[in-house]
This record gives sequence, C-alpha cells and structure tokens, in this order.
Amino acid sequence: MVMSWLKVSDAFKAPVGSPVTIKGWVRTNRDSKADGGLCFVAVSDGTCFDPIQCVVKAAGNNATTNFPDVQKLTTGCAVEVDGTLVASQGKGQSVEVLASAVRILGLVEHPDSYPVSNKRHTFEYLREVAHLRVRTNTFGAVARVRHCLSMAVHRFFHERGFFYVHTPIVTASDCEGAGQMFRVSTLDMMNPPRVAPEDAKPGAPVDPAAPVDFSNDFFGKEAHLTVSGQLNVETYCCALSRVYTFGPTFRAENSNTSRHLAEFWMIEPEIAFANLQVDSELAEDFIKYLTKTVLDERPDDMKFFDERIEPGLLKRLQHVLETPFRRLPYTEAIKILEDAIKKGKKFEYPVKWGTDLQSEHERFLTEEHFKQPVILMNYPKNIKAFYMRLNDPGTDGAPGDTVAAMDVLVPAIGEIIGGSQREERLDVLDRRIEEMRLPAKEYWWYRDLRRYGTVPHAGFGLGFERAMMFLTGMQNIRDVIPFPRAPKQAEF
RNA sequence: UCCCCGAUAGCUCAAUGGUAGAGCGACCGGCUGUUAACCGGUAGGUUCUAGGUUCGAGUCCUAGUCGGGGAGCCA
Repeated sequence: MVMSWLKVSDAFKAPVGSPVTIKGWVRTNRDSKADGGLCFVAVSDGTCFDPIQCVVKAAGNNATTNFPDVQKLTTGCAVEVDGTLVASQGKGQSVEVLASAVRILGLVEHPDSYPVSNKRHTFEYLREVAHLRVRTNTFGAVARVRHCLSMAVHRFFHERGFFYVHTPIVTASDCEGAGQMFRVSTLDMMNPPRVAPEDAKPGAPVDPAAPVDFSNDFFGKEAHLTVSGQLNVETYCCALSRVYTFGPTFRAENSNTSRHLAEFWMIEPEIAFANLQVDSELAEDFIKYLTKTVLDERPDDMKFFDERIEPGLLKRLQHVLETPFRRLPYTEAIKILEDAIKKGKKFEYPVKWGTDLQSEHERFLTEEHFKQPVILMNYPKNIKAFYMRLNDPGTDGAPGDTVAAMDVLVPAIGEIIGGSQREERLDVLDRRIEEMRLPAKEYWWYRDLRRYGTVPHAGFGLGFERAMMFLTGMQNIRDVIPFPRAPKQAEF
C-alpha cells in the first residue's frame, strides 16, 4: 500500500524542510491579523497524542487561495493540508506545517451543537457520544494504549512459545459455572416449541407450561455466549503444552459497577506440566511485561494519563516494575486482617477463615498493608470452582481443605487476575463435581483429559479492561473499551 | 439486585414555592505568531417523563426512566 500523505506521528519525525501532506480532523483553530492574516489550525489524525499545527497564510509567498474558508474551520472539520515542515516560531511545538494549500474534506454542519466541541467534557457525557468521543485527547490515548496492549499480549505469549487458540464464542455446554449467561437461540421467543408428553397424540394442543424443546433449536440443544474459554483451552493445553486464548467474554450478570461489563475481553493462558507457583510467576511476568511495553511504546499517551487522569501514575507503574509481587497464602491473609482488626481497623464485613474476602479486605491488603500488587494463594475449597486442584491437608497450616487457586490483587482495582492449578486427578475431580451437584454427564470431554494422559496444568484469566484501568488510571471500565456493553447499555 | 445521590441552554452548573441565570462552546466584531488566549456583543430553554398538591411548581409529593458513587457477583 502506498499512501501519498504522511501520518502526523511521522510528520513530527520528518526533517525540517520536508514537503508534507497531512490529513486529519481539526482540533482547534485560531486566527490572527498579523503578517496580513494567518490561521493556526491544529490537525489530528489520531496517530499520536499531539495534533500538528498548520500555519495558513492569507498573504505573501505562502498565501492560500481559500483563506476565508480556512478561517471558518471549526473543531471536527476534516482537512487535507499540503505544505512544508518548518521549525515553529511560536512556543508549544517544535515543528509545524507551513501550509501551501488546504483542502476542506468535510465540514461540521452545526458547530454550535457539535457534541465534542473544544472544551472540557465529563466522561459520563462522552459515553453518550461514544462514536465521537475517540476524537478527544483522553479517548484517543485510551484507543492507542488499548491497541498497544493487545499487540503486547500476543507478543508476550508468542515469544514464550505459547500458541494462540481461538476458543468458541458460542458454547452449547451449560457447565462453565461462571455466572449468568446470554442465551443464543433461533427459536421463536413468542411461541417456542414445547416438549410434548410421551403419550401425546399427534396434533394435541401444546402445553404452554411444558419445558421449551431445545432439540429444535439451531444447535439442537441450549446454547449460550461463552463466559470463559478456559475449559476449551485446557484441551489444547493438553496437546500443545503452552496455549492462550484472548477473546470476548460475556456475563449476563446485573452488575452496575465501574469494574464490570457484560461484554469484556479476557486473556487466558494455560500451561501443561505446571503448578500454581509457575502459574503465579507467569502472571507476574505478564503484568510487568504489559506495564513495560506501554511505558516504552506510548510515552506520549502515558504522560497525558499521568498529568490529567491519575497524578503519580508513572511513578506507581515504575514501582510495579521494580518490586517483586508479594505472595501470600489466604490463611496468612486472614491472620493479617484479624491482626488489623485487633489494632482497631474497622471492616463492614467480618473476617473469618473459610469465607471469601470482601472488596474492602482485598483493598486493605493491596492498598494499605502491602501497598503493591499481592498474589493470594491457596483458598478454601468451598469458595472456589470445581476444577481447582485440591491441596494436601494442612497446606499453609490451614484449618480446612484448600485448593491451589490464586488471585492477583492490585491497588484501586482489586482482583485483576484469577487463576489456579487444575485438578488433574480424575477421582478427585469426580468427587468435586459430585459434591457441587454439577451435571457430570456434561463434563464428559473435560473428564476425558484426565482419562487419557493426564498431566498437572495451570492457568489464569486476566480481565483485559481491568488491565487497561490499572495501566492508564482510568476509573470507569466503560471508558477503556470502545463501545461498552452493560445493563441497559448497548447503544452504538 | 440493594443503599445513597443526581437530571435546568450544545456542555458544566446556579436559581427562599412567585419574571429562567452564569461560565465554557457557537456566532459577530476587536486585539494578538496564536496555542486552557484575551476584550466587547448576539443567539440559544416543553427545567428527564407521567401524574398529584398549590392562587402559583425548576423548586414540594408519588411512580417511572436514565446517569453517578458504594455493595454483591466477578475478570
């Protein structure tokens, strides 16, 4: 592909004196009567944080023929500018484009009501104009960082010999057990087929109270959008050794928080022949790799986040890079929390071995007590999923059964990674399925992995948007994904 | 889903139950190698929706819708 114009990001790197053509959208336009009339048109094409300033003259050698039209350009107009890259006479930019011609590609038809006019806007408002918010400093930066991180995810795993597995979006097994699911169906919702009693005569009236007959549905059984690629990716792990999946994930939970989406992206690596310790090391390396990459590759955007979104962000991330994550058994964490209570710390919810930690407890550990990312390990069996590997009795001096699970907690966001070593022993797995009253039949292929050459293996899930929040300082998850899907929110 | 708070100009917000206001943005003009520009002026309103109380409701009451913060569920 040959393009005759220059990206703004490249224009900034071109030698002074270069002839350039740039194309983009007007960010700001100021004019002046000096030098017989000139306009300063800042143009952004989204390729980097800064727009480039184009100086357009009404008189002299570089006079443009349509100067009065250029004067009228407002924020959002699309333009194409020919000119020369010159050292800037003004402060605030090192180089600028001295324009020889400005072609107006698209005007803003009602500048008085342009939704992203040149002024401060709240994130709540910008969410209502998600199709235009990416033209702002913040959302442009978010979009570039998001891309940078997506690439880094693949590079991290590729460099370590992991294979990228496309796990299915639609799942016909109702056994993933990670929350409410969205149904996928082609049945007539108003009049679905019903299961007829065995002794029903042909043509008998349908019983509207009878269960829906999904054998007539598209997949011949109930189907849903996936809540996790883990079970599928485990199968590839048990053949390719190191694999990961990175795709959209769906939860139909009625969650109304700044940390939850109905549609989000999740990264799930799975490693064969590995235990929880190896799993946690991978998780730590991964988070540090993402952190380093975004600092190295998007310094312009990260500087903006540090200045305008979360003062101190860069310092915080530097600290993350330099400090080993704190590893801590759940049982130990309970002791720390109990000690804190003895010393006068007040929690809304009680702390008790065997119960799940509340948000406030996790935040205390990562934000107040350790002030750094913390990996909690070996949780009580009863609060974790069936597929997590049962530890030997007495692990960490725990008073009850634990499983080889881990949560990576980070300040401000809380849980960013959840993972575990998987139960590779068929008899133990079967006992767990039975204890939790899960439909054993549905797990036939998952159980097969334990019947045919079972191996220890482990993996985790990283919420991509939560990583975005952690690395940009953005406080609402709906602002780190282009078009957020949440309860009552699916516009665009 | 639960608790708390909110909805007024394009945006951010004011307005004791008694004439609907400012800043920014937009538009017009002035000044200026400008850059969160500055100075002067103009336009811009079914006060979220539906009921109710009242001589009179942006303001009080009820219900709903949407948004925010916190909690739960989790990534």
